[in-house]
Amino acid sequence: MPRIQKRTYSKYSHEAALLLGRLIRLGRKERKLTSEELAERTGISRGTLQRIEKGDPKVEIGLVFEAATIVGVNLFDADDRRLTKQIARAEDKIALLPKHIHKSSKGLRDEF
Amino acid sequence: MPRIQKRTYSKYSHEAALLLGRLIRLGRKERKLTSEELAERTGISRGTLQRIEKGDPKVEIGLVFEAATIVGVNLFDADDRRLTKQIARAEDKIALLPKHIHKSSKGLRDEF
DNA sequence: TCAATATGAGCCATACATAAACCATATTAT
DNA sequence: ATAATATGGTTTATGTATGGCTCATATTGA
Repeated sequence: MPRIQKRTYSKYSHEAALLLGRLIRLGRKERKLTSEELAERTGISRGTLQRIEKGDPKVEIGLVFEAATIVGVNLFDADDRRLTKQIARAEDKIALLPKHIHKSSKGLRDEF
Repeated sequence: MPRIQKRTYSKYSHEAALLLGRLIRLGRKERKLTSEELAERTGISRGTLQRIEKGDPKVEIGLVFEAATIVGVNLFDADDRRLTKQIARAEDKIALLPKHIHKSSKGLRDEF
C-alpha cells in the first residue's frame, strides 16, 4: 500500500542523524579525504555520502556506520571486545525479563 | 544502477547495529511494550522492528533512531540542547578546515 | 590570473526495503 | 489444560533509496 503520509521524525532523531553526519564530515576533512575517496572506501556513491553528511534519515544505518567507522567516529566509542561484551550484557538482561509481554486484555491503562 | 555485489559490512558496524538493536529490545521490554505496540508508536511495521532489534544494517537510520528514542536509548546521551550545541561545535570545527581538499594531481601515491 | 579539482544538486533506472498479509510456534494467564 | 496473545518466520506488492550520470558552482594551487 502507498505510504499515505510523509514520514515524520522526532526532533531528536533528526538532530542525532545530523550530528552524526557532521561528525563524519569532520572526520573526513581531518583525514584529508575527498568525498569521492571516502565514498569509494565506504563502498557507496558520492551522492549517498552527501546525504549521510547532510543527516538524511533515510539512509541505511549500515552505510552510515561504515562511513563513521572509516573516519574514526565511534558511536559507542569502544573497541570490538567491549562492544561484544556490551552485547552479551544486553542479552543477559533481556533473558532475565519475561520473554513475552502479555497484555491483560481489558485493563489497558495507558501509562502515559 | 544495480548493486553488483552483496554489500559487506565491517565487524564493528555489524556489532554496533546489533548492540543498538539489543538495547532497543531491552528498553522495550523494560517498558513492557509489545513489539506491536512499539512498532505502532514508532510508525513502522512489526517486521521492520524485528529487523531493527536483530541488528539488520539495511534499515533506515531514522527509523532506528525513532525506535531508540521512544524506548529511551540515546546514542549521544544528551538532551536536545546539548545535541544542538554539539552540532554547532562540529560545524565550527569544519569551518576552520579548508573547504575543499585538493589532491596534487601527480603525486598520487596511494598510501595503502 | 587560470587550470584542475571538489562539491552540490538534479535526473533516471532498478534493485530492494517496507508494509501488510499470512502461518506456526512459544509463552502467558486463567 | 485451554484460550489468548506474542513472537518469528514467511510471502507478495510497491514505493523508494541507491548508483551512475550529468551540469553548475566553488575552491584550491600554481
